Amino acid sequence: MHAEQPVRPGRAKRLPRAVRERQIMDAAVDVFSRLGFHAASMDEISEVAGISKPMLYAYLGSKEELFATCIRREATRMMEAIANGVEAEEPPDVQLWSGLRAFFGFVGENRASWQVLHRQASSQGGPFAEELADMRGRAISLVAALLVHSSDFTNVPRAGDKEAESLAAALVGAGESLADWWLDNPREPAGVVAARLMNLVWMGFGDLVAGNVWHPPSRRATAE
Amino acid sequence: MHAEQPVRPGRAKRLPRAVRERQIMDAAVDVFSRLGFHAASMDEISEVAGISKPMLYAYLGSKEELFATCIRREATRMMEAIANGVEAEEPPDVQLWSGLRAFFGFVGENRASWQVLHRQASSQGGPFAEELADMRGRAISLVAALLVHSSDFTNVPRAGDKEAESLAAALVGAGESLADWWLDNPREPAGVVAARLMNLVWMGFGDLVAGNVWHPPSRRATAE
DNA sequence: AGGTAAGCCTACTGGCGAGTAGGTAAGGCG
DNA sequence: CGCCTTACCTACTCGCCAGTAGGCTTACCT
Repeated sequence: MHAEQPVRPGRAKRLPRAVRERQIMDAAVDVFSRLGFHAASMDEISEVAGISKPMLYAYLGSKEELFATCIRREATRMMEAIANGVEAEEPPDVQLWSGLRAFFGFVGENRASWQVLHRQASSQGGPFAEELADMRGRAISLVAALLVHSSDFTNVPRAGDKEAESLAAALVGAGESLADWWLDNPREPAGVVAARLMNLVWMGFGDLVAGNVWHPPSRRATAE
Repeated sequence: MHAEQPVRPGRAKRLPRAVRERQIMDAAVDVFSRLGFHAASMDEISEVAGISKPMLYAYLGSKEELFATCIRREATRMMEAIANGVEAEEPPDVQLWSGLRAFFGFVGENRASWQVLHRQASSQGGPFAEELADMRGRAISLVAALLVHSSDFTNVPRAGDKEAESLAAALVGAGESLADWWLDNPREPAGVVAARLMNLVWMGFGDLVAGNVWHPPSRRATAE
């Protein structure tokens, strides 16, 4: 026995700052997502990260700063993932479809990120709610813009700003809620869940009950 | 000067237990909704309730028990409000419409309750999430049953259980999210917000973009 | 009136966890 | 090969808050 366990209780290997910061962030997202902001302790985060507490403070500042940084990072990753999935040239329904697929794809592959973003951040009264509400607001605005743009294509009288924004809020909420539901029922692939929401918000129950469904126009994206 | 301030810093007026319990619950819902579970302190709750801390423990047990009791009470109130608004005889769209109106009506008049239910409970890892998830699950099941029932009316192949449940989850989430949005933009009456969601989920964006809207069938309910 | 029980209080403890002081090793560079 | 900077640690302090011990007071009942 060489006593060669990779987990040294004593001292951690020496690493450049940037790498350590990444590790810490990953650990923080993990712990925050499992326990929530308050229940998570800096001690546990440092342990998961494989370093000691003072390093946290040296590198990422206070607990609140750390949490806010986590939110910013994960939210940015998600927004980018969605933006990359959507092309502005497409017609409205296809844009919506692409966005939904990108969204559920991201959530499926980044559950911890999603937990931090959605469940934790929105419920803490601190400066995080602000941070998160900001991101969420941007998402809503984006969807709202898409809606307004869509109605410009057609003969609709006008889609008021507030009206579009509230519809976008409803849509974003539906996505969030369905994502949560999906995490509790992870049997189905992302594409199926996305298609379901697409049908709900594009066709509506009225059509669904009547047996009409929406299909993606081309044959280039079906399931995960 | 009679030193006759109604707020006695010393001793509270003697009251029967049932009444005090109500006061305490009201105070607890208020404080929890403003600060969240962790940030809320038993000291503050007792202060708002106008009594001293040991009374809390004597009457409502630990902090967790108190919170769970709050959730149960408020969730029950809301479920009843909605159930009272819906009649099983009506066609599906009218049932949905009545439910939405009742829901937004409740939220508008019970903001604190809503905050406790939605924002706080869902994010704490304790036994509350369970409590709340239970209520939420019942709401989702209810909507899902309505959906399945609706599709039975028609020629639809079949609405799978999981399918209906996921759609219901999306709908409930849309309602929650729109309610949150409404609290931040409280200009509009409940009926308008409810009608907007009704149009989204019944008609779908596809129809809305094309200018088709849904109207309540009779003239007996329009705005708050 | 006097007893008694229910309602109420002040004033503590005990633990947990954020944040820090001050010291040790390891890689780089002359 | 020694020196210094940077990475890293152990071992504390300190405040906050859930929960409690033990005593006072007011209403009702006989």
